Amino acid sequence: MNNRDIAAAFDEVADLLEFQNANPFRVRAYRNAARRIGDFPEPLAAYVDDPERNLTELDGIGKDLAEKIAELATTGKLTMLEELRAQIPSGVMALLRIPGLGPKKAAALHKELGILSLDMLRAACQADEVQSLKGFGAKTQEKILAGIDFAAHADERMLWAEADEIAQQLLAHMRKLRGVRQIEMAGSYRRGKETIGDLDLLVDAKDADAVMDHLAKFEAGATVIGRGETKLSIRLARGLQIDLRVVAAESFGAALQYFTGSKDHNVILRSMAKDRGLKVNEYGVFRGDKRVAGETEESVYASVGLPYIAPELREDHGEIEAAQAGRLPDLLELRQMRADLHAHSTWSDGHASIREMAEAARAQGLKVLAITDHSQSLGVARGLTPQRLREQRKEIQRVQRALGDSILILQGAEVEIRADGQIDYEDDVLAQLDVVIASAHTSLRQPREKITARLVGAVRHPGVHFIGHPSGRLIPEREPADIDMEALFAEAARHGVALEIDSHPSRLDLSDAHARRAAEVGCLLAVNTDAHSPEEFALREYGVGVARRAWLTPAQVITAWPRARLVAWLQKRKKART
DNA sequence: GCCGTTTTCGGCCCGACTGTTTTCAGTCG
Repeated sequence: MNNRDIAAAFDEVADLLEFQNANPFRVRAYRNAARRIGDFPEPLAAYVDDPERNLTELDGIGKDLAEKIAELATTGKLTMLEELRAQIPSGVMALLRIPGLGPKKAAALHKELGILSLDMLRAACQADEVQSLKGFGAKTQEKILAGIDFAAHADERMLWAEADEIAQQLLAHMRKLRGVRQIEMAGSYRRGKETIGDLDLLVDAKDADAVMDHLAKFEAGATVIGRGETKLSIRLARGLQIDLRVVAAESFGAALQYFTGSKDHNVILRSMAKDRGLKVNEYGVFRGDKRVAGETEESVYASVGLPYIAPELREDHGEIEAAQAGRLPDLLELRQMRADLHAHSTWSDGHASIREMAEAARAQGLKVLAITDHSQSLGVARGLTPQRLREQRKEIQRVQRALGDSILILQGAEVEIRADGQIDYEDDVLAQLDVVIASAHTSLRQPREKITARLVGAVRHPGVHFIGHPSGRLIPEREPADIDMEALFAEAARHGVALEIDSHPSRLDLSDAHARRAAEVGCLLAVNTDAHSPEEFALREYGVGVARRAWLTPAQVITAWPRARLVAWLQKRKKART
């Protein structure tokens, strides 16, 4: 049983306990543990087997949870979870997805009316049975009925890039209003998470009503979910919820810190403040009734003795400890990116010529571009034969002469790691290339051992520079291939082969957790776009976001290296090949 | 269920909003 399975089991325990109205702190202990386990870089099963180590060394894992982890890791089952499942029908848990229905109300519906599913609940609402329950009324029944269809897809999250599009429109809309002094997006969007559940918007303005009225006009099909004196929630027609808070200037930093989260990060921050006799809320930092900080986020962190912590790090993944120790990483920034080593042209499945791609890359401020079209066996992408590869080289040289020294254009290839593990070009063909990406696009459903062996074999192949989309998830709806990432990282670190962070936001390829782990064991990383058109170079922003969440510094990301250093690195690996 | 120079019990972040209440519980973030 892997970490993800163990985490899922604990999350389910938390859901079920919550439903049973258990001690909320006990529920939180399970949730905390689930999150920690899910993020934990090493397989916990190995921890269980190691007599030298004890699971209780991990933060938030005590005697009880350690035993349950051991049970899951060794037997694949958890007795407690099975008992809980037996007590609560699974359909009842679906009720919790209805907005406004929490464990208490869901339990009442189950207990008083025998509701076992969303369908039964719909019928009960239509028969006016719900509004007669104690604690329920006509309005609640109405809201439940409206929320049932929504519940079916309530846990769907939007990709960051899709949310970004809406966020930019939203900011533009709000900035048109006079009297808006400061405006920022907060929440998971600001933290740059892979997926976004809703958008949080923070505005500094005097007239809160005017701001709320203006947001309500953002989209014709939007519905108002709730409105108070300083807070408005709306839901767009396409399902996305937007939460607005209006605050005063002296509270803006505190509110921004608070609404950026994450929740777990804030819980720690607030408890640290409490230890110092301070209270932190969205209005500021207070000692007694006296406000001591809050205008800026920096002032909030400073009040508890911490340096500013970048939003991407605020996940309770050790950033507080690192900040205390003065060891926060010097995070990669978009403006530091100098190269893109993975781009396609019309020579294979790209949509633009080499010259168009090079000019677009240059316009984005890049100093190095590698044209890496597909290799011969990938017929669907019109992969290049060695002969066409030679012709392409001449074309690249022509474009290079035309563009001069402003950008260095390298010839590379995205070479297929075939189903049998063979690399798709002979060594003498590889030797002609400046950059070699090895990627697997086919037979991604192979058994774990086999597909891992393919990738590890590519890492060992002399002269491969990096592995393209290493987790094997090319299509967002698909699960990533079942790859032993630990083994892949270890081998990549040993051979000095880099791993690619694909900036294409629809791919969710190398997760931030994986990227961080890879860097921890000494792998180099490359933030690339895999651009098929000039516009896609702009997607680097997303890849840089992944790198930031992975705590990566410019030194660990080869595409942020100065041109001379990058070229030297590429040549060194090329030499290793011959 | 975890944690501890406030350590074996009693804490565990904090506030807005809603709907159903007659002063507050439940939900949400």
